[in-house]
Amino acid sequence: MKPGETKEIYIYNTLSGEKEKFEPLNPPFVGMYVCGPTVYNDVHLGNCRTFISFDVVFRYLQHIGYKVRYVRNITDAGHLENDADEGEDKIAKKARLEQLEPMEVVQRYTVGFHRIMERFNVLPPSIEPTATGHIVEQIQMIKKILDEGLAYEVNGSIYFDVKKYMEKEPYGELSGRNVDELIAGSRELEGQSEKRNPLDFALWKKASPTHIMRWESPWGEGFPGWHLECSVMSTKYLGEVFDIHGGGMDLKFPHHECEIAQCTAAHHKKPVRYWMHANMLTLNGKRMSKSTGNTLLPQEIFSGQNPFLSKPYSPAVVRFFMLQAHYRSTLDISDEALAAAEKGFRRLMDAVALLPELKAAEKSTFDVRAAVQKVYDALNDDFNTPIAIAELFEIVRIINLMNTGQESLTASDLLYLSERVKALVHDVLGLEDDTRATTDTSKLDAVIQILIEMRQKARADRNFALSDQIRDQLLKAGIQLKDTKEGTTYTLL
RNA sequence: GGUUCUGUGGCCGAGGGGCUAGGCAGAGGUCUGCAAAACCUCCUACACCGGUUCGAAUCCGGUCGGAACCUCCA
Repeated sequence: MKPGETKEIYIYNTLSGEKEKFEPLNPPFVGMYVCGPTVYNDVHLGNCRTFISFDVVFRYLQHIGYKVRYVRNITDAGHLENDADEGEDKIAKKARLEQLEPMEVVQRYTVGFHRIMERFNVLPPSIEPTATGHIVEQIQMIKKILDEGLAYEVNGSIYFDVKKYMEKEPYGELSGRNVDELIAGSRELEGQSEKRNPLDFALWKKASPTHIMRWESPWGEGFPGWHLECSVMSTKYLGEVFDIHGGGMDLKFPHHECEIAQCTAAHHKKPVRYWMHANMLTLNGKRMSKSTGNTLLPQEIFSGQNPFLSKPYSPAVVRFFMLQAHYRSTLDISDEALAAAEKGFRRLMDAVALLPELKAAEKSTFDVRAAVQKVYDALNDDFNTPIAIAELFEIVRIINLMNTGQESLTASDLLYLSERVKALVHDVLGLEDDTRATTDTSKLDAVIQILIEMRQKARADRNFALSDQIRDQLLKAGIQLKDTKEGTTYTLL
């Protein structure tokens, strides 16, 4: 990569509430951790948006020359049913309901998750660790926090002592919470809780006799708490301090706040330099919720099998649609919005496909470098994909004008434009045209050429009934003819 | 109820004190035998009510929607 186009990157850091210049701890290396899915259910479309957003971050950082280690975990244990930490392990519950082994549930939904990610063209992370694979490390971290005197044991469970922690460190910085207000706002748990303080959270939970997922620990059989795995796995693979931590907005509090507390308690260092949070996805202006039926699964979009959709939309179209909004804004998905995105996506893809067809000229009639630079400027500004795409559409217009001979480029400018546009569209935005037939079309091509020639002859003979019949019937078969000055071309719809 | 964010043209969305993206849809035009595609032109908006300012969609306050989290509940 020759990042001549790139200057500095600015990232909105949730911690400061401002865009900050990105300076990795150990350039050219970048450590990035993103909270992955809990695999007790199908991936939620909102999760997909988060992972697509961070996929672009991952891709762009690599594109401009960083060596990124991207860690995204799989939560396959430990998430409890409610924040009172009194609930049943979600995975264990699902297993009981479906009469499956917990790991069977985990396996099923992990595979499903990977399949969906692949369809969205989300790159696999560098490391995808699981919570159950790091029980030993989690126990070690709990010991450390106990040694620091910042956790306490009650009946075989360990809780983090937020009040004690706050004597030395702030808690609530990331989410902007005022702890006194939180305490005032939280209801006493009527003596049900083992916690000394409602804000305390579990590091380790004693397993009830019926609890299936359980591990040996110094405090008896149990399972790790809600927030611990991310602290443990980010530390193990990225170090005690690393560059970027991402996740959905909904994880800001308490999950990420707890992560900071755990790491700081154990290592005396703030773990993360840049916190990034992706915003939520709404459906038809309302939050998605199973209970109200306002939901949409990825596979339902791909198949069109959902009452909110008039037709199926390809994964690339959905990805493109999501990238047309900034990751920090809420995004509303609807059939109408997807249909509009699909048209725009095709326009972009058609222009990219046109690039190899363009002919170089004596001189350039516009500034390619400036046009490309604008795309980079947008991405450098907190990964602003909607502006990047808007600038790409300016380039699309120019490509189309070149195609009709109204603009021209020298061979070197054309090569530059071609390389950059392809890199930005395919490598950075991760957009591949999956809306057209991609199988081998060489034979089909020959057949269509015959039909095009026959139609040309009919047109020359002014037999328009025949020429239109050929065109219209091809269109019905999903083949669209386009008459240009240079001759007739076609696209497979 | 509390904390935080948010409300942009027919739709989706950037931007964020004066220069006012982009996509889709719509209208007109060029091209075409007619279409399609492409290109050109047009439609020029910032929830509401006050305030600050020479000037506000952009800042401040209030009202009303929406969202996230806390709480509650499953």
